[in-house]
Amino acid sequence: MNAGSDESGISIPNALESGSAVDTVVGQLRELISNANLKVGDSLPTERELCAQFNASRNTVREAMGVLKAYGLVEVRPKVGATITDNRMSRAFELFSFNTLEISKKTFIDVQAFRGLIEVGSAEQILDRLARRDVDDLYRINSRLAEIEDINEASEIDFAFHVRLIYILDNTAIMDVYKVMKPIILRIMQKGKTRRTYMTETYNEHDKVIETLAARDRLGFQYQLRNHLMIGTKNFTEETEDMP
Amino acid sequence: MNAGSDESGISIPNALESGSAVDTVVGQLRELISNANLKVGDSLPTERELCAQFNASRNTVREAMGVLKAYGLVEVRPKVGATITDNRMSRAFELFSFNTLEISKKTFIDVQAFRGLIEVGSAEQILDRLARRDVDDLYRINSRLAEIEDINEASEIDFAFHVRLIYILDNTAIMDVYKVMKPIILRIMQKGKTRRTYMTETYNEHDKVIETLAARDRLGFQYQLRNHLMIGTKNFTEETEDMP
DNA sequence: ATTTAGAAATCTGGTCCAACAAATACTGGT
DNA sequence: ACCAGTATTTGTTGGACCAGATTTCTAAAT
Repeated sequence: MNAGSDESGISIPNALESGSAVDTVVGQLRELISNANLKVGDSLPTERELCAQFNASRNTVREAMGVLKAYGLVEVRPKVGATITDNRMSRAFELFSFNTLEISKKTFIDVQAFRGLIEVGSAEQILDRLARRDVDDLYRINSRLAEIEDINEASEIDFAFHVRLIYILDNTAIMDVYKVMKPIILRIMQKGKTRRTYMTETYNEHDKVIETLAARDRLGFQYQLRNHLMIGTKNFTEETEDMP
Repeated sequence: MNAGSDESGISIPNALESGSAVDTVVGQLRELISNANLKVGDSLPTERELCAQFNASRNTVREAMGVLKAYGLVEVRPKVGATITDNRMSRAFELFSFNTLEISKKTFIDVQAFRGLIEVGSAEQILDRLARRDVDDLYRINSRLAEIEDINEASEIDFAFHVRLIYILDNTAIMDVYKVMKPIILRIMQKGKTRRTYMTETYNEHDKVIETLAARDRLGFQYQLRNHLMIGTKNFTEETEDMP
């Protein structure tokens, strides 16, 4: 009982608004999911049904479905069909576990600059809200850096440290952004570091940050934190070509 | 069988280790990128060359290429072919681009604080990079605020103004974040404003921001911009009755 | 007659092929 | 150096077949 979208002469050539046909089908699929209010676990129409519904070739529908699959929005089992899922978070992580392509230098610099703006720039508000519990937590998190096993664990702890710092701001928008950027930041943290680097240098840098924080030394805090972020940049630029 | 007229012998059914054929091609593409040490900007072989190289159909290669495209690892333009890129961060943000529910007071404050950290906090870098063209563009964008028709158009222009400001930083990470937050920021901008408010107050505030910018008056710029963002907060608290 | 095990028909996604359209790079002539 | 035509490449379509899952039907057993 498809709604009256039968062939009533509506032979709009597939160039609607977006560029390619598969892009439009991707949009139509998202719209379909949204309009039909499909929840996780629900089934999508078969590919051939979608072909008729969207007036597109099966190859186009398949490529569009592949995009949604890559986005972690649908899951398709052979001979059974496609169902709605939500693996976007894990897909976001997979994007950066692609060891085929390193983080580009510009991405690295941009993200570190962004973190600097947030973390260093909010020093005043952090000091305003700082409580004893915050300092304790930071010390506790950082202490775990001394007993790490592998580099992945280390970067997780490093990330947790900075998130705990930002957490003081009680700003949901910033926390959400960090949540999304987590896989990128993790990769960036590992850049040019070894397990030993984490256990010594990173640990000490964090320690100095906490010390200045506990002393409510705003300028010192900003200096130590900025320095901490810059050191990562130095690690990166050492192994790549310079740009003009 | 297919055009196996070339060197036969190796009749390995293309199911090597991964499940589907397109998955294996995705893996082969990753391997190719890794082995050839392809960097951002380099070109990939044409689709038909990849077909021959991987002994796969063009459809399969296209679907595999679509996956890499969805992952933000390659960018393909008609006739020119596929080139390596690194838009993974952008894609990661795109995954979470929906769900614009009602703006609560805390959301408002958080987002405005976030914008303050970015825009006000980056004043130094903005002044470092500032060019005449930037000032001209900002004036031109703001002038459109004087001839708006409805409030949606006004908020779009308002947003464009701030994006143009941030654009000076040439920071992809920040631009991506703004892109994702755009629907929320638009709603925040409209909060407590009328068409007339935009044409007078907002216009004048923007004007002052540009003036201080053109005069390279960093403190004045920061003051005007911070003030501009804060005024929105006042508008919000006046008209809202909170919901539990 | 009811139940149920097995066989057949039908669907569905996965892969491939051939062809055409659109867009642009390349080539040759002036 | 410029212009036009050719050729190559991606984008899109339609069709075909396969292998496995699902459903339906048949027939044997209770």
